[in-house]
Amino acid sequence: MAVKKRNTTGAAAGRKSAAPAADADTEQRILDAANSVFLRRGTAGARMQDIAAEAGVNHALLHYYFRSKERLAEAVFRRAATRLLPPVVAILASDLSLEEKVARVVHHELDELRAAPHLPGYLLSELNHHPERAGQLVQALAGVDPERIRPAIFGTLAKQIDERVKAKKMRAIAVEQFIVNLVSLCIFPFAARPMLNTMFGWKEEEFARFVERRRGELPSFFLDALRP
Amino acid sequence: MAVKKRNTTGAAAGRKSAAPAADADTEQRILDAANSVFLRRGTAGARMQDIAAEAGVNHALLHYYFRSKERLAEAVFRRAATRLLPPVVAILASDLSLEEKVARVVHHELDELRAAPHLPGYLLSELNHHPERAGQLVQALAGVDPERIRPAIFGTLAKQIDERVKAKKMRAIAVEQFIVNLVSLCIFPFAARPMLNTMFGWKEEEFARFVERRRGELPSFFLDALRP
DNA sequence: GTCTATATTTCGATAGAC
DNA sequence: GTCTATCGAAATATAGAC
Repeated sequence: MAVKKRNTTGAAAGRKSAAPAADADTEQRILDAANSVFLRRGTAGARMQDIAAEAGVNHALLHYYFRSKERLAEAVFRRAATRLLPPVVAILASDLSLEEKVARVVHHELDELRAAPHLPGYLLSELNHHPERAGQLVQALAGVDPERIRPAIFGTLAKQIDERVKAKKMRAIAVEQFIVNLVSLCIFPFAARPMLNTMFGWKEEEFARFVERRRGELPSFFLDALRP
Repeated sequence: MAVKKRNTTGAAAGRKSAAPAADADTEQRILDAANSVFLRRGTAGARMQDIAAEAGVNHALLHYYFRSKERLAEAVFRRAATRLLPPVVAILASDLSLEEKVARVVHHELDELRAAPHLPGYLLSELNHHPERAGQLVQALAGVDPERIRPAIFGTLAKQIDERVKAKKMRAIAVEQFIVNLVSLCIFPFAARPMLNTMFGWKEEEFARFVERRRGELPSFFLDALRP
């Protein structure tokens, strides 16, 4: 079934010049527009017409390049899923020191999120509505490094934590709790941005200042949170 | 425009017995069903038909009681918005000790969220898609205690934090960062539940154990996170 | 108040000319 | 590859009988 008109993943095979006034590659423009609209409105709330408008193309073209809304949504989700977690896992599984790992995770996440503030809200929302898609997160994770991750996380990282706990006479903590705490402190403020702006009566500028300050304070706050 | 058929907020004025086999109040059953469906599927993804089915009534009745999907969605959002943040603000603005405040917030949130795991995902999602609705959060907050909150938070709570910081020679921290950290650590794991289950290969039971352990460890983790 | 039947709208998807 | 025109399938909403 499904006479595939075109390959979604691969770009056009032999495209030369042609396209009258299409400054950028059309497929890419559509994908970018889709990314923007889906992230802002969510998959169910997004309209193909809006995506077409934002891409500056006729909405029939969306179906020409990506067969259906469903497939377009998958493409966007895949792209989004690879941006937040996999880098964190990669850093935590590396052979850096614990302090360096934490610092890098914080800085990387806060940079990424400042550039794409809707990302966490979108991801969390999609995963809540369609838990099936969580599988694609695993695939994205696997892309980091096949089967060396689990031992690196539950072995090396766990050991680093234990060592710090002993050295500083802190309270013991499980790796899972450690990771969840770290990720929570980075991501949640962005997912809850509209809520915080309301709660504290902030404008966007004040939220930005809040994040800037946070970038400096979070690593030490987090690292020192483990003592009796 | 808009011949209002019925008052959404107030229940039926003089309803006696009548309804043949309607065990519970119909309007309430609809609202409960709407709550369930909207929280699971999101506002845009929810279907009126599904809500009617779950409430065990004809879908025409949804429009009889609540004029439109939009209004029903607002009612659900209002209810949801009052469950997470206002209690936290109330606790933080009370005259308890700092330690007691933290302990109560953690326990209250984790209890509430264990009972309604979809709540954070729904709220964050809606607020990201419709930032206008954030206003209703403020109204919900105001319900806690009119205009005594801001001084209580930025005065009393700030002082408590400073005192602890001095007494234990910790690093200084702003009230806003303190609150965001606390709320992040409580709420995020639930918003990210499908993600965590995937990342760690958990089933629901293991997530529950994770939360149970967290309930015990979080207060001290958090309180001890402020030292040089 | 509750149902059946139907109207109305919106939106995804396709056919076919250029 | 891109457009115009249109189809067809939901999904929301209403009319009217009971």
